[in-house]
Amino acid sequence: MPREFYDRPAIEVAPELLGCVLWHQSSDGLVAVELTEVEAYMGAIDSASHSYRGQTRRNAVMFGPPGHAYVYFTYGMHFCVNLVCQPAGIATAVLLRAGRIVAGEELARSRRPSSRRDTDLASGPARLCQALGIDMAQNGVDVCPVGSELLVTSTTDSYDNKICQGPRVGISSATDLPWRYWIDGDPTVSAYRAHVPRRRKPVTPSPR
DNA sequence: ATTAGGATCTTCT
DNA sequence: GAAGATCCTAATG
Repeated sequence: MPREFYDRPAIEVAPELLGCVLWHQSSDGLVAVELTEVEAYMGAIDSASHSYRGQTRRNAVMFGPPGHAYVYFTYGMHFCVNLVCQPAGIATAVLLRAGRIVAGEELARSRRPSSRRDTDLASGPARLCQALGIDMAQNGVDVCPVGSELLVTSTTDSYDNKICQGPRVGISSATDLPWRYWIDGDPTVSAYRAHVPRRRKPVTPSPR
């Protein structure tokens, strides 16, 4: 991750990450995406952040130094990846929500057989991890050094004119904060969905 | 095109 | 014990 992003709040870093490239070199091969959609999570001042209620085993990486990947497992089957922004103890991070494949498209497709179109390969935080082969093995990886299996590089493209912002997806609190950023009109940006609490399985009425 | 439900398990209350 | 920074499929308009 480019040095100019270090030690700055996630809401500043997030829009600047658009257009940057995330690379993952695994034993299967290399896949890379250009980031098209991200969300900032602001730690102690953000009730939607995993770090809002303090450090736990799951979010420990968020409380560590910037430039490291915070990966979490959710819904019993999916992984999502964040980039830690601020110094140890200030747990803000950027969730990587979508990207456009720029390398290893064939491998990405083989990892995502259910994907119908090329633009769906990494259009969503869990899809992005699937396409790149990211799982808990990458939790805590430093994404700065050249040669790291997980790497973020800056871009020469300027999207300054095309950056939009709005509410974040899938959260149930702090829904008014416009901390989701995306590239206007990009087909790989995931569809916005407001949070819908999962309905409990109906309890069968006891016989009487 | 849109919606509803299921999958599946870790995490925190 | 309940909800979750999600995705997929099947059913319906």
